[in-house]
This record gives sequence, structure tokens and C-alpha cells, in this order.
Amino acid sequence: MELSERKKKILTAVVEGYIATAEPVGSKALAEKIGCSSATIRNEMSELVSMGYLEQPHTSAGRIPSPAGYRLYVNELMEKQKLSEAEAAAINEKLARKDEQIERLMAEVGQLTSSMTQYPAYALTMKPPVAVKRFDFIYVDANTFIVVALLTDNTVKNKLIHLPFSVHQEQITVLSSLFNANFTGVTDREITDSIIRSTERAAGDTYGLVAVVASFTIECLAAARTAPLRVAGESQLLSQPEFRDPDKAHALMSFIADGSHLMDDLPPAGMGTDGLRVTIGPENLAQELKDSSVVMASYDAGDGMRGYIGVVGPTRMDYSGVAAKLSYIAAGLSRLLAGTDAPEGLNNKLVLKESDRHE
Amino acid sequence: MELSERKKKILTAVVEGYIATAEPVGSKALAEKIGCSSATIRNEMSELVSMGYLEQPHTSAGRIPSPAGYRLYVNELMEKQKLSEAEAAAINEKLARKDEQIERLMAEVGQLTSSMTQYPAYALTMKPPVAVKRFDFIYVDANTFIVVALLTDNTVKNKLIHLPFSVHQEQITVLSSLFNANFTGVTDREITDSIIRSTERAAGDTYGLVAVVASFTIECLAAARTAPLRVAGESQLLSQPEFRDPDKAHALMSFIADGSHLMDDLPPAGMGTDGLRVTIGPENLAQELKDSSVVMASYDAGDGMRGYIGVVGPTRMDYSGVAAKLSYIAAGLSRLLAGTDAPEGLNNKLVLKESDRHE
DNA sequence: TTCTAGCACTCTTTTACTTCGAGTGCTAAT
DNA sequence: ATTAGCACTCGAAGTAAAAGAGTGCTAGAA
Repeated sequence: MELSERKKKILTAVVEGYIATAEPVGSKALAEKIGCSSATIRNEMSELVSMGYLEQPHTSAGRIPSPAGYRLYVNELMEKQKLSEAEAAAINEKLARKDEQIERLMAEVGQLTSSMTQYPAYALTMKPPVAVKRFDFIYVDANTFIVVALLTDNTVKNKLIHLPFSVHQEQITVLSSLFNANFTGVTDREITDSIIRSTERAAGDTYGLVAVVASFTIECLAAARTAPLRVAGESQLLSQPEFRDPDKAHALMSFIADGSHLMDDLPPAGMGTDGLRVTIGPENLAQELKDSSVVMASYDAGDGMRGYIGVVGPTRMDYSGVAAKLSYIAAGLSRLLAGTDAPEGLNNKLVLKESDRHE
Repeated sequence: MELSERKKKILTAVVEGYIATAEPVGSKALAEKIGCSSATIRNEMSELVSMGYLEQPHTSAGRIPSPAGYRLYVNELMEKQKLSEAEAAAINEKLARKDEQIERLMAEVGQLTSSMTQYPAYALTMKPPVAVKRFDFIYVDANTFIVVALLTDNTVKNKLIHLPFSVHQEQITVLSSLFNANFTGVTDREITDSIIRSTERAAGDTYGLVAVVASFTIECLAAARTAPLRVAGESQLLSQPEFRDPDKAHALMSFIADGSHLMDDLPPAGMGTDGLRVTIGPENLAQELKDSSVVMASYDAGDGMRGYIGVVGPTRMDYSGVAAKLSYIAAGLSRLLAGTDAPEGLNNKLVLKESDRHE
């Protein structure tokens, strides 16, 4: 059933009032904002309660939104806020000179998001499976060489290998061509023991050299597949009134701090058309998040990679403000990483893609 | 003035009692432990108060240790705990298969330390200034090459450079020899504009190629100098009764979360002969730590590098237990990183030193 | 002397009880 | 349909009394 205009107005006012003050909203406070008497408001509110959009903490308190109420607000009622000049400028400035490597960038983005929204934030980038595109072996001295692997996602990993015995330049060259022949174009799962064994035979390797380089390769590929998830600003939770209870705060914080749990709750799909997704209270799968809400935004990280940033907070979250900020940051990241916009600066002019480093 | 045996016993009991319960310790509770009546204890305690080793929160409460009391306890009274079999095993197991890169290892060590001690922990490695030992340029295709820099600390950094115009293999070779001639053996501060300019002239470089690689070099060296400090387990604070006040907790947590502050308070020297250092409450320089204590241990990270791990907690900290755990972990790290002990496993047999990655 | 027992006193914590007020639900009038 | 009025509910805040832990002091025992 469709809500009357006035009910919508009341619901919106309750949600926004509660977001602002963290106190149940009473009928008197709304009377003048809506333009009718408190008694009317009361009637309307009690209907909203029976429809499931509002709740009463106890008989003689004001109303607070139910999860369904928040949902309706987010889906239909909320006006998307615009960022202030200052906020937009701050974000731009932070993102401007970021030709850092991806892992470090994610950490910074997490911090930025957290400080802009005043909630704990996380940031990660999903990567498609990768393979090695080419190997290079750099001979340093009789006991040392470097393996450099260029991956299909254009990141570069390397490893310095120090040997307790000596090798010749030629041996390294042989190793190099064997690895380029046998270990390129395959994912980590496709590197089997038998391939390693046969390469070892071909190289006449009795020292386990092949095994070392192969395990380095597997490591690189596995690491490249794993998304580095960064969490920042956990302590922001403590400034929210609903987490003044240290036990609650502790429970949620330790849940958040270990990002791996958060991942489980990320539906890879399910983002709205605007790249935003809001999960309210009980909609969250994880038990620890049943009283909290998560807002996340996705961005284009280039090369078919997709990234996500999000914040975690109480259900009484400033959805509108957070959504606006996340969108803005996500858009900036898309521009930066997918290069849909030409970044300025010498580095950026020349270096379109920057290496990642050996896992 | 030297304390009588009995006073020492009482002080020890008060400190340990308070550590265990977070409640002021009364005379009656101590009576049987010490072996004399509560009245005697009271007399002794009131002397300890006037000597400055104990404090009274208010007239009719038990006693708690003063910072001086903790100090005396830590310096002379405390018995160094031994780790239980299980704890030692847990630490060993965690450290066992860590041939990860240093930055990731530090993160893991921070987590390990935090979970063992139940306090927030940090971990970092100090590095001596480094220079590039040699450059290698890998020609990938007409628009792409990789710069690999082997640093004096035996880490390897790399960067994939993608050009909006094409270059020849020979140009890369020239660049390589120029960089090996002009940019090796110098620290980041010693790379001046004039060196860059003259290299550019020598290379006949009009595209800014030299500038890009040079700035990558500076970046690497600067990053290698900066110690990566990792903080873990901030939320552990919330389980301590003294931080049940969310405001206090928030203040300290945000201080800790930004590791850079913590660094300021690290006296590079000042570690005890056992590699341990305890800073109690007001002894800390940072205002935010005046009510907290810091226990840190140092370890040998090999190649003249020194590393530190530490925990932050209330002054009522389990100094003895924490010290034991930190020592043990630090010893394990020294063994792992400085290689004073032969680690097992194929990787470790062959690979004595592992690369770090591009900045 | 040095220690101990006893006791009055202090000060926090806990509990119970009261008051206060915001907000509701209902009814009757507009 | 809306509004004004009013009794009622229920948490929050405040007050008072009681409980309890621990001290300091004094006087007597070892």
C-alpha cells in the first residue's frame, strides 16, 4: 500500500530527526515542521507503527524508525545530498597526487573515507585471476639472482634469491627460458607438481632451484588474487552514542578489525545502478552486524577490476550524507584508476600503470 | 632507603593484586598472604604511601600502586614469568613459516603480539639509510619497460613504466648504463636536480624518461628509510576496565591508531640489557600516554637493522607476563630475520634473504 | 619495642523510593 | 478529518537511607 504524502513527510522527519539526535522523536517536535497539530501526528504515527515503519522503545517515548522505515527512507524518501565545496575539494586534494601502488592507495582511501564520514571505513579491490606474462632473471653474482615476474594485470613482482652454492650466468639463462616456456599463462592452481618435476628434469636441477622459483610464482599469483582489504578508523565507532556501551563497541570493533569477515558479507553483485548499496541492520548476514548498517560504493579500478569502499555504522546512520560522500570518492577513484580522465602531472602523463610489488 | 623484606612483599602483593583485579587492594586480603595481621599491614602500607610507592584513591579504600611503585616492581620485585609450553608453541608455530616480505610480516607480528598479550601492539623495523646497488631495465615492448632496483639492504624494488610513445631496446640499454653510473651508491638526498639534468643531456632524453626513473629511485630510497609501523588489536583496549569510559578509550585509541605518534616516543636507545624497556604512565612523553604504560622489546632484524615490538596498556598492566611474551617473540624474530639459527624448510634453506618490493 | 585486636569513623556503592516530565491514547468538540 | 484537552504510562533524574569495605587509632600482648 502506498503511503500518503503526509505519512511520507512524517516518516522522513522521524528518520532525519533520529539520525540527528539519536533520541526518539515525539509528536510535538514534528507538529510545526509538518504543519498540523501534535494529535494528528500521533494518529499518523501510530498507523506508521502498525505498518511496521516506526517503533516505540516504550509506551511513553517518541518513535524511532524500524529497519523497514530506514529501508523506505533510503529507497524512496531520502534526498541525495550534495557535497559542500569544501568537502569535494578536500577529497579531490587527497586523491590528486596518488600515483602510489594500489595497496598503499587502498589504505589511504580507507582513512580518507573514514575521516570524511566519521564512521569506520574499509576499501578493497577485487582482482581477476592472473597469470605470469613473462619472467626475467637478473644475474647479480655467483650466489645471487633476482626473479622478476610481470603479471597479466601489469603488476610486477620480484624476489631476491640468495644461494648457498654458486651458479653460472648460463644456468640462470636456461632457467629463464624454461620458466618462460612452462610457467607463463597459467594460474596458480594450474601449476602442478608434475610440471615442476618435469621442468626440474629439463633444467638438470638437483639443487631445488626450480622448486624455489616455482613456489615464489605460486605465491605471487595467489597473493594477486587475494584482495587486500584495508580497514580504517575503527575508533570512530566510539563517538557514536549507540556504542557508548564498551561491550557492544568491542564486539563490533573486533569484528570489523578483521576484514576477512567483512568480505563474506560483500555480495559481489547487488549494487544499485548508481553503484551504491545500503544494507540496514537485520539485512546483514553476519550476526555481529545485525544492529549496524553498511553503506558501500563500487568503482572501476581499470583492467576489468572492480573496487569497493564502504562504511559501517549504527542503523541510525546519516545515509544521505554518507552515500553522497562515498559516491564522490568512488567516482574519483574510477577516474584515477581506470583513467577515464587524464590526470595531470609529469608522472601521470608518462606512467599510466604502476607496478605492484612482489607479494 | 632500602625497603624491608616485608615491605617489598607487601608492595609486590599490592601491585599483583591490583593488576589482577583492577580494584584497590585492602589490608585484610593481604593479611594471610603476608603472614601477619591486617593491622600490621595497615601500618606498613601507610608508610609505603608516605614513601610514594602506594596511593589511596580515597580515605576508606584500599591501596593502589603509584607510578613509582610500579617502577620499583618492574625494576626489582617482579619475577620474570616463564611462558607456558602452550604459549611458546603458539608463538613458534606462528613464526615458523614466515618467509613473507618484511612489511607483511610486521603486520602479522603485530597481530600475534596483540593476541598473545591482550593489549594493542605495534611492530616496526628500523632501517639504515640505503642506496641503489644496481639498476636493471627490462625491455617489455615498444611502449613498456620495467625498472628493477637492487638496494644496498638487498631489497628489490621495481616499477612498470608505460610510455605514450615508443622506444628502442638500445635506448633502454643506454638509460640502464647511465643510471648504473650516476644513481648508484647515493642516498635519496644526494640525488640533485643537476645530476638529473646532466644525465638527461647525456641520454639525449627529451621525453622526461630520466626524470621519471629518477623520481622512482628517490621514492624507493625514501620509502626504504621510513620504517613501516604496524599497529594491531586496538580494540583490545576496550576489554580493560580502565577504558570502559568511551571517551578515554576513544582518545587513546585514536592516538594509537596513527602509529606516527607512537614513533616519536620511541627512544632509539634506552633499551635494557635484556632488550626490554618499560615506560610507566607519566614517564611517557606523549600527553595521551600519561595514564598508560608501554612495554617494548627490540630484536635483531639482520643487516644491522633493529626492530621493535611493543604493547600499550593501562599502567595496571601485567608487566611480568607481557615482558616474558615480548622477549620470546623478539627472540624468535631475531632468529628468523638475522638468521642466527638455521630455519628449516626448503625455502629457508635456499633463500636466505628475501626481496622487499617496489616502494 | 613490635605486633595484634578492637572499635569508631569515613567514604563509596547499592538499593529503594520519590518526583518530574515527555509523550502517548482516548474522548469529545470543531 | 482535525484538534484540544486530559488522564495515564513509563523512563530519567534526584534523594535518602543502608550496606560494606577499609582505614586510623588506641590499648594491650608478645
